Amino acid sequence: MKKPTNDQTSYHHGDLRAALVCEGMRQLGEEGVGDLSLRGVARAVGVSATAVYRHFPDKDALLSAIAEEGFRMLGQAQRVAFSAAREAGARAFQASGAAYVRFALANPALFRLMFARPTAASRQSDAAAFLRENSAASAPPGVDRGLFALQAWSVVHGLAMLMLDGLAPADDTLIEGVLSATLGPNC
Amino acid sequence: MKKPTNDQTSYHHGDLRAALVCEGMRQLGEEGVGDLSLRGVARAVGVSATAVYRHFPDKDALLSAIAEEGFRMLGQAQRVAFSAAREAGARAFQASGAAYVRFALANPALFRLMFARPTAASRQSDAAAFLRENSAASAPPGVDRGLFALQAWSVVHGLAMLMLDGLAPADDTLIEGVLSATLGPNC
DNA sequence: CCTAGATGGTAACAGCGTCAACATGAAAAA
DNA sequence: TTTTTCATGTTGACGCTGTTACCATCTAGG
Repeated sequence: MKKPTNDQTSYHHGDLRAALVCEGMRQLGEEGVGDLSLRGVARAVGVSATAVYRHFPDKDALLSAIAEEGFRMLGQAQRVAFSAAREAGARAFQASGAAYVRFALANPALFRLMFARPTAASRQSDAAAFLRENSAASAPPGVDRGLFALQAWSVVHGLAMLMLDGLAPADDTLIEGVLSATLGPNC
Repeated sequence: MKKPTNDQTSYHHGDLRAALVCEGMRQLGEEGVGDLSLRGVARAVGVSATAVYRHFPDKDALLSAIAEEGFRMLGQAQRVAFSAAREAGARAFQASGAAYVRFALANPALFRLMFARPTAASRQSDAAAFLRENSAASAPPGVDRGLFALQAWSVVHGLAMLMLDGLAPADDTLIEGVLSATLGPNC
Protein backbone atom coordinates (compact mmCIF):
# COMPACT_ATOMS: atom_id res chain seq x y z
CA MET A 1 0.00 0.00 0.00
CA LYS A 2 1.37 3.37 -0.96
CA LYS A 3 -0.61 5.43 1.52
CA PRO A 4 0.50 5.51 5.16
CA THR A 5 -1.67 3.18 7.18
CA ASN A 6 -3.71 4.43 10.08
CA ASP A 7 -4.66 1.02 11.52
CA GLN A 8 -4.03 0.58 15.20
CA THR A 9 -2.56 -2.76 14.24
CA SER A 10 0.33 -1.27 12.29
CA TYR A 11 3.61 -0.93 14.08
CA HIS A 12 4.50 2.31 12.38
CA HIS A 13 2.16 5.20 12.84
CA GLY A 14 2.21 6.78 9.42
CA ASP A 15 2.67 10.44 10.28
CA LEU A 16 3.43 10.59 13.96
CA ARG A 17 4.99 14.01 13.86
CA ALA A 18 1.83 15.66 12.57
CA ALA A 19 -0.31 13.61 14.95
CA LEU A 20 1.73 14.79 17.93
CA VAL A 21 1.49 18.43 16.94
CA CYS A 22 -2.23 18.03 16.32
CA GLU A 23 -2.88 16.32 19.64
CA GLY A 24 -0.74 18.87 21.46
CA MET A 25 -2.77 21.63 19.86
CA ARG A 26 -5.95 19.90 20.93
CA GLN A 27 -4.83 19.55 24.53
CA LEU A 28 -3.87 23.22 24.56
CA GLY A 29 -7.51 23.95 23.85
CA GLU A 30 -8.58 22.18 27.00
CA GLU A 31 -5.84 22.92 29.51
CA GLY A 32 -3.05 25.35 30.15
CA VAL A 33 0.51 25.19 28.89
CA GLY A 34 1.77 23.83 32.19
CA ASP A 35 -0.53 20.83 32.02
CA LEU A 36 0.90 19.80 28.66
CA SER A 37 3.29 16.89 29.07
CA LEU A 38 5.27 15.05 26.47
CA ARG A 39 4.18 11.74 27.95
CA GLY A 40 0.56 12.85 27.98
CA VAL A 41 0.55 13.76 24.32
CA ALA A 42 2.29 10.52 23.39
CA ARG A 43 -0.21 8.56 25.49
CA ALA A 44 -3.15 10.25 23.80
CA VAL A 45 -1.76 9.44 20.38
CA GLY A 46 -1.30 5.85 21.49
CA VAL A 47 2.45 5.72 21.30
CA SER A 48 5.27 5.35 23.80
CA ALA A 49 6.81 8.47 25.26
CA THR A 50 10.20 7.87 23.71
CA ALA A 51 8.76 7.58 20.22
CA VAL A 52 8.43 11.36 20.30
CA TYR A 53 12.21 11.61 20.23
CA ARG A 54 12.31 10.17 16.71
CA HIS A 55 10.66 13.39 15.53
CA PHE A 56 11.66 16.03 18.08
CA PRO A 57 14.98 16.37 19.92
CA ASP A 58 13.18 17.33 23.13
CA LYS A 59 9.91 18.59 24.57
CA ASP A 60 10.78 22.18 23.76
CA ALA A 61 11.06 21.33 20.09
CA LEU A 62 7.57 19.82 20.14
CA LEU A 63 6.20 22.93 21.79
CA SER A 64 7.96 25.07 19.21
CA ALA A 65 6.39 23.05 16.42
CA ILE A 66 2.96 23.59 17.97
CA ALA A 67 3.69 27.30 18.33
CA GLU A 68 4.79 27.46 14.72
CA GLU A 69 1.51 25.93 13.63
CA GLY A 70 -0.20 28.52 15.81
CA PHE A 71 1.55 31.34 13.98
CA ARG A 72 0.38 29.86 10.70
CA MET A 73 -3.20 29.85 11.98
CA LEU A 74 -2.90 33.40 13.27
CA GLY A 75 -1.53 34.65 9.98
CA GLN A 76 -4.37 33.03 8.12
CA ALA A 77 -6.97 34.51 10.48
CA GLN A 78 -5.53 37.93 9.78
CA ARG A 79 -5.56 37.42 6.04
CA VAL A 80 -9.13 36.14 6.08
CA ALA A 81 -10.30 39.14 8.08
CA PHE A 82 -8.40 41.47 5.79
CA SER A 83 -9.95 40.02 2.67
CA ALA A 84 -13.42 39.86 4.17
CA ALA A 85 -13.46 43.60 4.85
CA ARG A 86 -15.63 45.31 2.28
CA GLU A 87 -13.36 48.29 1.87
CA ALA A 88 -9.66 47.85 1.41
CA GLY A 89 -6.89 49.88 3.02
CA ALA A 90 -7.09 51.22 6.54
CA ARG A 91 -10.44 49.66 7.34
CA ALA A 92 -9.29 46.21 6.27
CA PHE A 93 -6.11 46.62 8.26
CA GLN A 94 -8.10 47.36 11.38
CA ALA A 95 -10.20 44.27 10.75
CA SER A 96 -7.06 42.15 10.64
CA GLY A 97 -5.99 43.69 13.93
CA ALA A 98 -9.28 42.78 15.53
CA ALA A 99 -8.84 39.26 14.18
CA TYR A 100 -5.46 39.13 15.92
CA VAL A 101 -7.03 39.90 19.28
CA ARG A 102 -9.95 37.57 18.71
CA PHE A 103 -7.59 34.75 17.82
CA ALA A 104 -5.82 35.22 21.14
CA LEU A 105 -9.10 35.17 23.03
CA ALA A 106 -10.26 32.08 21.17
CA ASN A 107 -7.00 30.20 21.77
CA PRO A 108 -5.63 31.47 25.08
CA ALA A 109 -3.20 28.69 25.92
CA LEU A 110 -1.91 28.45 22.36
CA PHE A 111 -1.43 32.20 22.09
CA ARG A 112 0.43 32.22 25.39
CA LEU A 113 2.63 29.36 24.26
CA MET A 114 3.44 31.15 21.02
CA PHE A 115 4.84 34.16 22.83
CA ALA A 116 5.94 32.64 26.12
CA ARG A 117 9.20 31.30 24.76
CA PRO A 118 12.30 33.35 23.99
CA THR A 119 13.50 30.28 22.16
CA ALA A 120 10.57 30.39 19.80
CA ALA A 121 10.94 30.43 16.08
CA SER A 122 8.47 33.27 16.23
CA ARG A 123 10.93 35.61 14.61
CA GLN A 124 9.95 36.38 11.07
CA SER A 125 6.68 34.65 11.77
CA ASP A 126 3.81 34.55 9.35
CA ALA A 127 1.76 36.94 11.43
CA ALA A 128 4.62 39.40 11.73
CA ALA A 129 5.19 39.42 8.01
CA PHE A 130 1.53 40.15 7.39
CA LEU A 131 1.58 43.08 9.76
CA ARG A 132 4.66 44.64 8.27
CA GLU A 133 3.37 44.30 4.74
CA ASN A 134 -0.13 45.59 5.22
CA SER A 135 0.45 48.27 7.77
CA ALA A 136 1.78 50.53 5.05
CA ALA A 137 -1.67 50.69 3.47
CA SER A 138 -3.05 52.17 6.67
CA ALA A 139 -0.20 54.39 7.77
CA PRO A 140 -1.07 58.07 7.81
CA PRO A 141 1.06 60.15 5.47
CA GLY A 142 4.23 61.55 6.89
CA VAL A 143 4.57 58.81 9.48
CA ASP A 144 7.43 56.35 9.45
CA ARG A 145 6.08 53.10 8.06
CA GLY A 146 8.10 50.83 10.29
CA LEU A 147 7.19 52.80 13.37
CA PHE A 148 3.52 52.68 12.50
CA ALA A 149 3.64 48.93 11.97
CA LEU A 150 5.33 48.38 15.31
CA GLN A 151 2.85 50.63 17.04
CA ALA A 152 -0.07 48.77 15.53
CA TRP A 153 1.41 45.42 16.44
CA SER A 154 2.09 46.56 19.97
CA VAL A 155 -1.49 47.66 20.47
CA VAL A 156 -3.11 44.48 19.24
CA HIS A 157 -0.62 42.27 21.04
CA GLY A 158 -0.85 44.17 24.28
CA LEU A 159 -4.62 44.37 24.15
CA ALA A 160 -4.80 40.63 23.52
CA MET A 161 -2.55 39.90 26.48
CA LEU A 162 -4.42 42.19 28.85
CA MET A 163 -7.76 40.70 27.90
CA LEU A 164 -6.32 37.21 28.27
CA ASP A 165 -5.25 38.07 31.80
CA GLY A 166 -8.63 39.51 32.63
CA LEU A 167 -7.07 42.94 33.10
CA ALA A 168 -9.46 44.29 30.51
CA PRO A 169 -12.91 42.91 29.69
CA ALA A 170 -12.87 40.74 26.58
CA ASP A 171 -15.37 42.96 24.84
CA ASP A 172 -15.64 43.07 21.06
CA THR A 173 -16.76 46.69 21.06
CA LEU A 174 -13.79 47.57 23.22
CA ILE A 175 -11.42 45.97 20.72
CA GLU A 176 -12.83 48.06 17.91
CA GLY A 177 -12.69 51.15 20.08
CA VAL A 178 -9.02 50.79 20.96
CA LEU A 179 -8.06 49.95 17.40
CA SER A 180 -9.96 52.92 16.01
CA ALA A 181 -8.31 55.22 18.49
CA THR A 182 -4.88 53.95 17.53
CA LEU A 183 -5.08 53.54 13.79
CA GLY A 184 -6.44 57.02 13.37
CA PRO A 185 -9.90 58.55 13.35
CA ASN A 186 -10.00 58.27 9.56
CA CYS A 187 -11.57 54.85 9.83
CA MET B 1 16.31 37.46 71.95
CA LYS B 2 13.46 39.45 70.50
CA LYS B 3 14.71 39.70 66.93
CA PRO B 4 14.40 36.70 64.65
CA THR B 5 17.74 34.95 64.44
CA ASN B 6 19.53 34.53 61.16
CA ASP B 7 22.13 32.01 62.34
CA GLN B 8 22.43 28.87 60.27
CA THR B 9 22.44 27.08 63.60
CA SER B 10 18.90 28.04 64.50
CA TYR B 11 16.18 25.56 63.72
CA HIS B 12 13.66 28.20 62.80
CA HIS B 13 14.54 30.50 59.97
CA GLY B 14 13.15 33.80 61.12
CA ASP B 15 11.34 34.99 58.03
CA LEU B 16 11.33 32.11 55.60
CA ARG B 17 8.46 33.39 53.52
CA ALA B 18 10.27 36.57 52.59
CA ALA B 19 13.50 34.68 52.03
CA LEU B 20 11.80 32.31 49.61
CA VAL B 21 10.22 35.10 47.61
CA CYS B 22 13.54 36.95 47.56
CA GLU B 23 15.53 33.92 46.43
CA GLY B 24 12.90 33.08 43.83
CA MET B 25 13.16 36.61 42.48
CA ARG B 26 16.94 36.29 42.39
CA GLN B 27 16.83 33.02 40.46
CA LEU B 28 14.39 34.59 38.01
CA GLY B 29 17.11 37.09 37.23
CA GLU B 30 19.47 34.33 36.18
CA GLU B 31 17.25 31.74 34.53
CA GLY B 32 13.87 31.40 32.92
CA VAL B 33 10.57 30.65 34.59
CA GLY B 34 10.74 27.02 33.60
CA ASP B 35 14.02 26.50 35.42
CA LEU B 36 12.53 27.72 38.67
CA SER B 37 11.77 24.78 40.95
CA LEU B 38 10.30 24.80 44.42
CA ARG B 39 12.99 22.40 45.56
CA GLY B 40 15.71 24.54 44.05
CA VAL B 41 14.57 27.68 45.84
CA ALA B 42 14.28 25.82 49.13
CA ARG B 43 17.73 24.33 48.62
CA ALA B 44 19.26 27.74 47.97
CA VAL B 45 17.69 29.14 51.11
CA GLY B 46 19.07 26.17 53.03
CA VAL B 47 15.78 24.60 53.96
CA SER B 48 13.99 21.39 53.14
CA ALA B 49 11.57 21.38 50.21
CA THR B 50 8.52 20.71 52.31
CA ALA B 51 9.20 23.65 54.59
CA VAL B 52 7.87 25.81 51.79
CA TYR B 53 4.43 24.37 52.42
CA ARG B 54 4.27 26.06 55.82
CA HIS B 55 4.08 29.40 53.96
CA PHE B 56 2.55 28.59 50.60
CA PRO B 57 -0.16 26.04 49.78
CA ASP B 58 1.67 25.01 46.62
CA LYS B 59 4.29 26.09 44.10
CA ASP B 60 1.82 28.23 42.23
CA ALA B 61 1.20 30.30 45.35
CA LEU B 62 4.93 30.94 45.69
CA LEU B 63 5.11 32.05 42.08
CA SER B 64 2.12 34.30 42.62
CA ALA B 65 3.82 35.90 45.62
CA ILE B 66 6.91 36.56 43.50
CA ALA B 67 4.73 38.01 40.75
CA GLU B 68 2.97 40.22 43.27
CA GLU B 69 6.30 41.59 44.41
CA GLY B 70 7.11 42.18 40.77
CA PHE B 71 3.97 44.26 40.33
CA ARG B 72 4.98 46.33 43.32
CA MET B 73 8.39 46.97 41.76
CA LEU B 74 6.84 47.82 38.41
CA GLY B 75 4.43 50.28 39.98
CA GLN B 76 7.26 51.98 41.79
CA ALA B 77 9.36 52.20 38.64
CA GLN B 78 6.47 53.95 36.94
CA ARG B 79 5.95 56.37 39.80
CA VAL B 80 9.64 57.21 39.95
CA ALA B 81 9.79 57.91 36.22
CA PHE B 82 6.62 59.97 36.46
CA SER B 83 7.98 62.12 39.26
CA ALA B 84 11.39 62.47 37.67
CA ALA B 85 9.94 64.02 34.53
CA ARG B 86 10.57 67.75 34.55
CA GLU B 87 7.21 68.67 33.12
CA ALA B 88 4.05 67.15 34.52
CA GLY B 89 1.06 65.89 32.55
CA ALA B 90 1.37 64.17 29.22
CA ARG B 91 5.15 64.22 29.13
CA ALA B 92 5.44 62.59 32.54
CA PHE B 93 2.87 60.01 31.58
CA GLN B 94 4.92 59.04 28.58
CA ALA B 95 7.98 58.73 30.79
CA SER B 96 6.13 56.28 33.02
CA GLY B 97 5.18 54.29 29.94
CA ALA B 98 8.79 54.08 28.85
CA ALA B 99 9.67 52.94 32.38
CA TYR B 100 7.11 50.16 32.00
CA VAL B 101 8.84 48.86 28.89
CA ARG B 102 12.31 49.25 30.36
CA PHE B 103 11.28 47.34 33.46
CA ALA B 104 10.19 44.44 31.26
CA LEU B 105 13.48 44.49 29.38
CA ALA B 106 15.47 44.64 32.62
CA ASN B 107 13.54 41.76 34.22
CA PRO B 108 12.45 39.50 31.37
CA ALA B 109 11.70 36.32 33.31
CA LEU B 110 9.97 38.18 36.11
CA PHE B 111 7.86 40.20 33.70
CA ARG B 112 6.88 37.04 31.85
CA LEU B 113 5.96 35.34 35.11
CA MET B 114 3.84 38.28 36.15
CA PHE B 115 1.65 38.00 33.07
CA ALA B 116 2.01 34.34 32.20
CA ARG B 117 -0.57 33.15 34.71
CA PRO B 118 -4.33 33.51 34.38
CA THR B 119 -4.41 32.59 38.07
CA ALA B 120 -2.36 35.62 38.96
CA ALA B 121 -3.46 38.17 41.47
CA SER B 122 -2.48 40.67 38.84
CA ARG B 123 -5.97 42.05 38.71
CA GLN B 124 -6.18 45.42 40.33
CA SER B 125 -2.41 45.41 40.46
CA ASP B 126 -0.38 48.35 41.55
CA ALA B 127 0.82 49.05 38.04
CA ALA B 128 -2.70 48.92 36.65
CA ALA B 129 -3.96 51.37 39.24
CA PHE B 130 -1.21 53.80 38.38
CA LEU B 131 -2.04 53.68 34.71
CA ARG B 132 -5.71 54.25 35.19
CA GLU B 133 -5.15 57.16 37.53
CA ASN B 134 -2.53 59.03 35.57
CA SER B 135 -3.71 58.39 32.05
CA ALA B 136 -6.39 61.00 32.53
CA ALA B 137 -3.76 63.72 32.77
CA SER B 138 -2.55 62.82 29.30
CA ALA B 139 -5.80 62.02 27.56
CA PRO B 140 -6.61 64.34 24.70
CA PRO B 141 -9.86 66.23 25.16
CA GLY B 142 -12.98 64.60 23.86
CA VAL B 143 -11.57 61.10 24.18
CA ASP B 144 -13.00 58.55 26.56
CA ARG B 145 -10.67 58.36 29.53
CA GLY B 146 -10.99 54.64 30.09
CA LEU B 147 -10.45 53.88 26.45
CA PHE B 148 -7.36 56.05 26.35
CA ALA B 149 -5.94 54.35 29.43
CA LEU B 150 -6.50 50.92 27.95
CA GLN B 151 -4.97 51.98 24.67
CA ALA B 152 -1.89 53.31 26.42
CA TRP B 153 -1.55 50.20 28.53
CA SER B 154 -1.94 47.99 25.48
CA VAL B 155 0.83 49.79 23.65
CA VAL B 156 3.40 49.65 26.42
CA HIS B 157 2.52 46.08 27.33
CA GLY B 158 2.57 44.88 23.74
CA LEU B 159 5.76 46.73 22.94
CA ALA B 160 7.42 45.23 25.99
CA MET B 161 6.36 41.72 25.00
CA LEU B 162 7.48 42.09 21.40
CA MET B 163 10.87 43.41 22.43
CA LEU B 164 11.20 40.64 24.98
CA ASP B 165 10.61 38.10 22.25
CA GLY B 166 13.11 39.76 19.96
CA LEU B 167 10.35 40.60 17.49
CA ALA B 168 11.34 44.23 17.77
CA PRO B 169 14.82 45.57 18.61
CA ALA B 170 15.09 46.61 22.25
CA ASP B 171 15.96 50.16 21.31
CA ASP B 172 15.36 53.03 23.69
CA THR B 173 14.77 55.50 20.87
CA LEU B 174 12.23 53.13 19.38
CA ILE B 175 10.33 53.02 22.68
CA GLU B 176 10.08 56.80 22.78
CA GLY B 177 9.05 56.85 19.14
CA VAL B 178 6.18 54.42 19.54
CA LEU B 179 4.97 56.10 22.71
CA SER B 180 5.05 59.55 21.13
CA ALA B 181 3.11 58.30 18.14
CA THR B 182 0.47 56.81 20.38
CA LEU B 183 0.07 59.34 23.13
CA GLY B 184 -0.34 62.14 20.67
CA PRO B 185 2.01 64.48 18.85
CA ASN B 186 1.47 67.09 21.53
CA CYS B 187 4.38 65.74 23.52
C1' DC C 1 15.64 -12.38 -0.60
C1' DC C 2 18.15 -9.78 2.49
C1' DT C 3 20.08 -6.26 4.64
C1' DA C 4 20.26 -1.43 6.45
C1' DG C 5 18.14 2.33 8.39
C1' DA C 6 14.15 4.67 9.89
C1' DT C 7 10.78 4.22 13.31
C1' DG C 8 8.87 2.14 17.20
C1' DG C 9 9.07 -0.01 22.40
C1' DT C 10 11.26 -1.15 27.38
C1' DA C 11 13.71 -0.20 31.35
C1' DA C 12 15.86 2.85 34.02
C1' DC C 13 17.58 7.40 35.86
C1' DA C 14 17.35 11.73 38.37
C1' DG C 15 14.46 15.47 39.48
C1' DC C 16 10.03 17.34 40.30
C1' DG C 17 5.60 18.69 43.32
C1' DT C 18 3.20 16.95 47.04
C1' DC C 19 1.52 14.33 51.13
C1' DA C 20 1.69 11.93 55.74
C1' DA C 21 4.09 11.47 59.87
C1' DC C 22 7.44 13.05 63.00
C1' DA C 23 10.81 16.61 65.40
C1' DT C 24 11.91 20.98 67.28
C1' DG C 25 11.66 24.99 69.79
C1' DA C 26 9.44 29.37 71.21
C1' DA C 27 5.73 31.35 73.49
C1' DA C 28 1.42 30.89 76.30
C1' DA C 29 -0.57 28.60 80.40
C1' DA C 30 -0.08 26.43 84.66
C1' DT D 1 9.57 27.91 87.05
C1' DT D 2 7.45 24.10 84.71
C1' DT D 3 4.26 22.45 81.31
C1' DT D 4 1.80 22.45 77.25
C1' DT D 5 0.64 23.95 72.77
C1' DC D 6 1.31 24.97 68.20
C1' DA D 7 3.68 27.19 64.41
C1' DT D 8 7.53 25.84 61.90
C1' DG D 9 10.95 22.62 59.95
C1' DT D 10 12.53 17.54 58.59
C1' DT D 11 12.30 12.76 56.68
C1' DG D 12 10.57 9.43 53.68
C1' DA D 13 7.74 8.12 50.20
C1' DC D 14 4.58 8.30 46.02
C1' DG D 15 3.56 9.11 41.29
C1' DC D 16 4.70 11.87 37.62
C1' DT D 17 7.95 14.11 34.45
C1' DG D 18 11.79 14.57 30.66
C1' DT D 19 15.47 12.02 29.04
C1' DT D 20 18.82 8.30 27.89
C1' DA D 21 20.64 3.66 26.49
C1' DC D 22 19.43 -0.28 24.49
C1' DC D 23 16.41 -3.55 21.98
C1' DA D 24 12.45 -4.63 18.40
C1' DT D 25 10.12 -4.13 14.17
C1' DC D 26 8.90 -2.71 9.80
C1' DT D 27 10.03 -1.12 5.13
C1' DA D 28 12.70 0.36 1.26
C1' DG D 29 16.62 -0.59 -2.01
C1' DG D 30 20.24 -3.51 -3.69
